[in-house]
Amino acid sequence: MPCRGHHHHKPRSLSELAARLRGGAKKFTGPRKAVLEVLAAHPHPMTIKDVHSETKSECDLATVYRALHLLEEMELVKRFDFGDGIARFELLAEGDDGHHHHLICTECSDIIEIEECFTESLEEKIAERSGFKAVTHKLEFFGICPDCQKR
Amino acid sequence: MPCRGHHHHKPRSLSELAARLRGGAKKFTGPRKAVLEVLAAHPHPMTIKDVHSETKSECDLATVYRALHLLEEMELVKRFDFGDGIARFELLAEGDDGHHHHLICTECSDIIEIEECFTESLEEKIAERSGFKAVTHKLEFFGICPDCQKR
DNA sequence: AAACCAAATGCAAAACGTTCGCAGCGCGTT
DNA sequence: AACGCGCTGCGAACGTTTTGCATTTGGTTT
Repeated sequence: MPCRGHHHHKPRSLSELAARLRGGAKKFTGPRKAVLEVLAAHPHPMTIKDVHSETKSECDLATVYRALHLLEEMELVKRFDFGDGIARFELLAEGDDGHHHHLICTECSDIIEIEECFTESLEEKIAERSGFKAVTHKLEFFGICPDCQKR
Repeated sequence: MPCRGHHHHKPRSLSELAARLRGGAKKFTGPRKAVLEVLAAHPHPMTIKDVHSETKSECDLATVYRALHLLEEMELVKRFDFGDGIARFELLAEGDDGHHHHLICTECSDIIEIEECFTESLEEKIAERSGFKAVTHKLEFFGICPDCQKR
């Protein structure tokens, strides 16, 4: 599988995540621990529903929403949008801004990470031509994975 | 390889759109006419709510949803997703597959169309490496427009 | 032109992901 | 151990989108 991920970044330990929260005057609670553990165990963007059920529903769904919202603000997780109206989250490694893209199978939702970002220099060009500032982008790829092609 | 902007494509007339519908065993009804007229009058992706209010609410909101869904299936309109959970639709011109991208102001939602598609050759590369087939992509740019920078 | 039928509409209700208000619980501190 | 604020769970509400169903309407046939 050509998913190489971003292993140039060191993943954060749970205790470091706890320290990060406490450093931000936030509490390291049971639900937040559960959410972080689930995210740490999954290398790909997860839906909130999946995070919730992976915690064995130890905590409320609304709490998972709030936890992920907080973690996003603290830049410990990154939100991805695959265009289906369902938010997905990935735990960020140390020093990773989370800017990367995915290749998603439209049949089975299998996800492969794409490490290159091809459009960085283009942001400058677009900013220059349009007069826009702080230009960013969202880019995701879609296709049919080898397994689904056989079916 | 940059893709051609869509203003090189001839826009469809209402009567041609009517013929297209009828050719697909679909009816050219009042609501569908209203929706098509609204879309034809706006060069940028429109939310369903906006389409609905521009028709002066002559037809039901649910009907606008159904009309746009049908038109999307018939490839007469294209759906865009700006990551805010609200679908946007653009009328396609003749021979236009609608593949292009946008630069969206995160403050005022002003939209600029980007004509080049920078990632076409990359789809091939990605398909080759991953074994995926029928690889497409979604790409949108975000930034702050000149007007909003002044505020 | 009238009748016909499937397709399309309006309306209301529901489904969906997500957010919020609030009473009470628990983490980190004193 | 006790305190206080932040956090949680629960239910209700939100906004977008979908759906069920009785009624209407477009396109076709008599």
